[in-house]
Formats: sequence, structure tokens, C-alpha cells
Amino acid sequence: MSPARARTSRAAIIAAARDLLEDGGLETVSMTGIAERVGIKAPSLYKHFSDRNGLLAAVATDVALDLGRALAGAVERSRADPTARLYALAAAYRSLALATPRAAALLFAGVAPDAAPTPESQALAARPILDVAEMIVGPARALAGARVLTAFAFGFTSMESAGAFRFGGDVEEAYQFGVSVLLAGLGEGGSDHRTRVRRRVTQGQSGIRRPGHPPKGP
Amino acid sequence: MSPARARTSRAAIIAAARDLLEDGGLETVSMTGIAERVGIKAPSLYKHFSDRNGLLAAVATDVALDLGRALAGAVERSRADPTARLYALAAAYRSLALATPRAAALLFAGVAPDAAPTPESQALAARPILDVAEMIVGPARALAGARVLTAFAFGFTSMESAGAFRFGGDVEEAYQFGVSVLLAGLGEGGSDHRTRVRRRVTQGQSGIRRPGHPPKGP
DNA sequence: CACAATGGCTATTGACAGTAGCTATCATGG
DNA sequence: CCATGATAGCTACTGTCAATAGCCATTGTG
Repeated sequence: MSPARARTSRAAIIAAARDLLEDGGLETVSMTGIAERVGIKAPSLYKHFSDRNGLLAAVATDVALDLGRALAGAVERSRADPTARLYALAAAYRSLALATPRAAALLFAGVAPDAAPTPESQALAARPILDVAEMIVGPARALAGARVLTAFAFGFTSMESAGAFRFGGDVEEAYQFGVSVLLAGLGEGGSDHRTRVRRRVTQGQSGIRRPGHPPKGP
Repeated sequence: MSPARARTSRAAIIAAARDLLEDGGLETVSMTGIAERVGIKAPSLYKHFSDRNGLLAAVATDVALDLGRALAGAVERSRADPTARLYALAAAYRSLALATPRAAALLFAGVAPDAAPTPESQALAARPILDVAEMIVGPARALAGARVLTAFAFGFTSMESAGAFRFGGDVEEAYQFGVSVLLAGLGEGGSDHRTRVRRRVTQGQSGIRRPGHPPKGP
């Protein structure tokens, strides 16, 4: 084992890809473009990553790690009570999601299905949210609570940066409103909403014509 | 003005594109593949649509119209009280979003930025949600409420079909839980959450290294 | 100092979006 | 009963991209 001169690095390639991703969207993240940015030719990239999806997966992991750090930092800086933590987390998430919207989409939306981040990086990013959810609704509902919080934050910021909120109004205010609504609802102990509702909404009929291509996720 | 024989139709092309989209993802929606499905050659598609994005925009509009119809139908079939309506809408949305996940992503996430559905179709899809939000929180907060509801429903189903919920647990139950939490929080009259919170979370600092590529949406 | 591993390169292939320009078909108006 | 013109299809082509094959230069270690 004896390496040769390395004109670039894995980290530099990932950074270049992230740059391209953010200011041009997924389709502008070309092997050619990345290679150009790091000063090599496209085929050489395959010496560092198996293929484009492997590279995107590394980008996604990188983003997940950033997100985990940002959330953990927000928790550290906030007061210890659940309310303060939740607001801090929500703000930190939105801040990152708006700064790097396409990366966020890469993380949670199935934009590039074969470019999933590593489970470890995901677990790291999820940790602070699971913790705050547990503080609010208790251990039994922590997972469901965290999912609800994440779904809202991701969904909202995703739509926001996609420009899907096209009817005017104060978008930031709506986000804060959502966080406070979730906090109020979660704080309600969850009462028996869950069981009360369970049987009512299981298989909404909606008159779709498509035969259905069910998702494959675990 | 005098047309010739038409071997296919705009509607057939859109349907073929939707099929391809659902069972292969956006990147498998190729002009060649679509053309093959409708029995013509790829270049002929440009007689019906300006380019691939134009075609995708038509697909998105088609999906938005379906969604609008599904939601309106769910409202019609439900009881008149806000709670029943909200659950019906949530179920109908999830049903459609899970049946056609990539189409949903096309609608709300910025998956194909230049393939936005027509404003009319969007307004139609948004109507039922705005209505129920107004019933729950009143006209002043209807828009914010609708955004919160939509963000949650879109975010949740998007993550669900992307397979982003990888820690086990009952995912459907978490969705119901989320709806009940939102209902409880919204029903709380909103109290003064909004203003109480406003100044606390305006610009979360999160230690991101990226200089920021702000979104362009209106 | 040899040698093997490694990271780079050029050349090539196959898929795809999109354009140019031709042709066959049909509806309408003389 | 043509002639005209609009249209929807076609073939041929270009340029871009991911990915592969195979060669070459460099460098650390025995």
C-alpha cells in the first residue's frame, strides 16, 4: 500500500458538489462540473466515489451531520425547559433548511432515492428532536411526537423554499404559529386523541384513478 | 386552420408521463419513454409541449386538479363539523400522496422548479384546506392555519414515502397523532402564542458554514 | 532501487433533450 | 372536385452527460 499524489480530496469533492447543488439544483450537479471545480477531470471522480449516487449519498450524509451539529448546538444554547428547546430547534432547523434548501430536500424528500445518508448521520440529526419530544409527551410517544415535529418543520421549509406559498401573507409568522400550535397540542398530554381517532381515518377513499404504486420504504 | 390525424392526445401524454413518474422517479420520465408509451417518436412530443419542463408542468397541474377533486370529495362526504372535515381531508390527502408520492413531490417540493402547476389548479387544491382552517381558527388566521396543516401533511407523507421514517414504530398512528395534535393546538384559539413567541425565534443562529443561497419564491 | 498501489488522464459508448427540416394527411374554400 | 395550408408525425443530427476501459505518472515502502 502506497498512495500517490492526491490533487484533491473526498471532502473537497463533497463541498464542490454541495455548492453546485445549492446554486443550481440537483440536475446541475454533474460529474463534469464537480470535477472542474476541484481541478480534475470527471472520470477521476470514480476513483473516489462509486458513482454519482454514491457521491450524492456522501453529500446527504455531510448535510445530516451539519444538521445534527446545528440542532445540538441550538439545544446547548437554549434554556433547559421543553418550550425553549423546541423553539430553539425549530428556528435552527429552519435557518439551515432555508440556507441550504436543496440539501434539505436531499435529506428528507425522496429526491434522489439512491442517495440516502448513512443511518448514523441520520440518527445523530434526529437525536435532539427525539429528546425534546420525549420531554414534552413522554417516552411512549416520543417517536410519534418527533415525527410530527420533523414532518412539520421539513414540510414547511420545503414548501417555503420551493415557493409553494404563493398567496401572500407572512410566511415566517405562519411558521412560528405552527410551532406554537404543535407545542400547545402536544402539551395537551395527547389525551386520548390517538385512540379516539384511530378507527375513523384508516383508509380515506378519495376517488383517485391511479391503481397505486406503493412506496417501498422499510 | 385545419388539423391532421392525431395518433395521440395531450391527455394521453400526460397520463403516460404520470405512469413513468410514479414507477421510476423523475429521472426515468424521458421524452423517449413517454413517446414510446403513446406510440409515437420523441421529437413529436414537441408538437404538444414546449419542452420537458412544460410537460412536467402539465403533469403537476393534472395532479393538482386530482388533489383538488379528492379533497373536495372528502369534504362532501364528511360531516359538517370542523373536526370531521379535518380528519377527512387529512386522510384523503395521505391516501393520494401515498398512492402517487412522486407526483406529490412534484407539486409541493421544489423537485422540478420550472415545472410548477398553474395557479388555478393550485388554488383549487388549496380551497378545501383554507375552508377548514377558517372554520377552526377564524378568517384572520385561516391562511397561516392552512399552511401549517398543509406543511404537516405534505412533510409527513413525503418523508413517509421517501422511507425517511427508519426507526420502526407505527407510522400511520404517528400521522393520526399529528392530526389530533394540530387540531388540539389550533382549537386552543391560538391564544397569544403567536405574539408571545414572535421575537424569540426570529433569526436562530445555527453555525452553518454555507454563505447562503436564499430562495427566490414570491 | 524496484515495485506495486494509486490517482490522474484520454478515448469511447450509450442515453437523453432538443432542433432542423421533410412528408403525409385532412378540412375547408374556390 | 381539386388546391391550399395547417398540422402531427417522421428521420437525421448535435451537444451533454454518466460511466467504463485502459494507459501513465508518481510515490511510499521493502
